[in-house]
Amino acid sequence: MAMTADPRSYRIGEVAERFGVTARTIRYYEELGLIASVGERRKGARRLYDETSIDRLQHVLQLRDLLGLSLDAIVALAEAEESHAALRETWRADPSCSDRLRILDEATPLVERQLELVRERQLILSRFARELRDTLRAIEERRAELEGGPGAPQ
Amino acid sequence: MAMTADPRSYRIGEVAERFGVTARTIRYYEELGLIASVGERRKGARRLYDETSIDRLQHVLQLRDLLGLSLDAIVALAEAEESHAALRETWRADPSCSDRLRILDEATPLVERQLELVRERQLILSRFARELRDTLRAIEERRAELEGGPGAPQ
DNA sequence: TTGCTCCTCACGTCACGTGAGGTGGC
DNA sequence: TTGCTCCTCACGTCACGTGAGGTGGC
Repeated sequence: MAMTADPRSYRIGEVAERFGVTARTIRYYEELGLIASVGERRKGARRLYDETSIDRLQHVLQLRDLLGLSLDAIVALAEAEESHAALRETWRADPSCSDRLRILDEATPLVERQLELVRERQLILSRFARELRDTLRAIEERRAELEGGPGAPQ
Repeated sequence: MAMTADPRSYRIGEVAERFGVTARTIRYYEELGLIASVGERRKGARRLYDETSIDRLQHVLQLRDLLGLSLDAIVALAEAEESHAALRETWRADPSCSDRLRILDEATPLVERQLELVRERQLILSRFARELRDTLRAIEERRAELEGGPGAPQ
């Protein structure tokens, strides 16, 4: 059973800096139940994060920034994944084949939906890029007109 | 002098619906000086928008949604464009050729900067898309393993 | 011991959402 | 005249920002 995960854990400040957010943001997401620090934590004790919890934060930030989802929508998505996680627990207890397939079947449409949203965004972005290039081209043409003849048409 | 612009004007509700925002949003942007309704308006009178002001709103929304700029940043960008607009006024009064070139020279880097931000976003989005496709592929592989042999490795 | 980062309230802010109460054009 | 959309306050909310005051590990 090869453990490939990095055993190092990180403090909230390190994680915040890594993703360009503040510690407040990370604590707020924990408050919403979106992410969790690793292990139990006594009141006042420091939060520690491993690669798994960091990956989770990164995904939340991607959904927020790249897809423009509200935290509410991300929570809803996470709850769908939570039933997935719950199933994964029963999987560990009793790894029967049909349950495993069910888990995979439930995970697939969630990821596919996200991919769909990404493609939509990509389309809109490329239209925006085209608009900006058109604007630049129009400016270029005007410049050429002006340099060609001072009395060029308005 | 051919007027190609659509002479029709639109009420705030029509504009809001067209872009999927609320009238409140449009009024808020006016409050910030980001957009303006056409002509003078007595207190309590209705706002009217033409294609030019609508284009401006659309651009603000693109900067907000597609590039994730804060309204503060958009205001700053607009102020840079404002000096551009001020120059355009002097252009109308005295369309000397050097001024025209100056106006075009100042507009270019602003648009180029926006295009740069769009390209950056496109890169990040395609990385995100690749991640999601990798996730889907991993799920597919697990499914194949499970369907191949029930006692497949964890 | 001294900084440093962290902690928990708790109030402030940005970008609007959401009524309350009223006016105006087809 | 009756709806309808619009108007102006003005307070609420979401997603954090920003101190205040304090604790804990290298």
